[in-house]
Amino acid sequence: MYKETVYSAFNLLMHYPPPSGAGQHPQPQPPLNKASQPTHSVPQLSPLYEHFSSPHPTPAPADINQKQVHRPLQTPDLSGFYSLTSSSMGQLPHTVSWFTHPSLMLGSGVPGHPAAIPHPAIVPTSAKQELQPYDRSLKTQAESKAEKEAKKPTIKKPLNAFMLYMKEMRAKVIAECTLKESAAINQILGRRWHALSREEQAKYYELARKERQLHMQLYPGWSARDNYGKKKRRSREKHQESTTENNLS
DNA sequence: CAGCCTTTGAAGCAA
DNA sequence: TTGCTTCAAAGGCTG
Repeated sequence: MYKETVYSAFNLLMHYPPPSGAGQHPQPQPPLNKASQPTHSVPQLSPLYEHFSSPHPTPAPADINQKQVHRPLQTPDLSGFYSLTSSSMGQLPHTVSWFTHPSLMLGSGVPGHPAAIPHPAIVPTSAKQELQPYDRSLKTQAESKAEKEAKKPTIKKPLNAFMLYMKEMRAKVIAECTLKESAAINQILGRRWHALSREEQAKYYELARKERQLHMQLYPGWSARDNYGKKKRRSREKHQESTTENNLS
């Protein structure tokens, strides 16, 4: 079932090649040395940026055999970044520009801020339940638990570069492919992400970096571990089984 | 109706 | 330091 969907999605992908600019840099992105990844506590240029400040960056020998990942690329001139993201990106149907992305909207959720409106990144853990009709007579233990959790809102992780790209391009891909299944859409987006030019990807890496910085400022004590275990997930064994199956197929 | 699927990247954590 | 795990988004699908 899923394979069929994915297969049709792949065919559609072939019909709808990546946007202009994509494919002009077919060479794989330099592998990312995990140790050189930027951290939350690096407000200045990260080592990644130093890496790409070189006109012709080459991966360190130790990187060669590592899992292939994409290294963020440095935007040559960041002075034009904001106009780029706020104008050209803002023209897209589903924009996630610095100014419009929900988790980046300033003036809310900031402690002591006059607006005193919860930050969009703060999501009640029982949002779905709150949307449903509320019947006090049917108030259950689960509901009171949900209420307690609602009072203790979850601060979501900041979106990474690919997540920002997905959010922006999803609607476009859905319109082109007339697909709705996110799994299939995400596969297409993953391929398109690989086909993006370095400059295009750099936009999103920079955007993600800015988002992490703002997230740090808004929630200084927040850690990704705060959300660990909040999602019930399949067992580890099951996950390994499926990944093994995927590798075999 | 909770969890899975599917993607990449960031971060946490155990060894 | 390395390698694995979890979670970010999204919406159809499944048990």
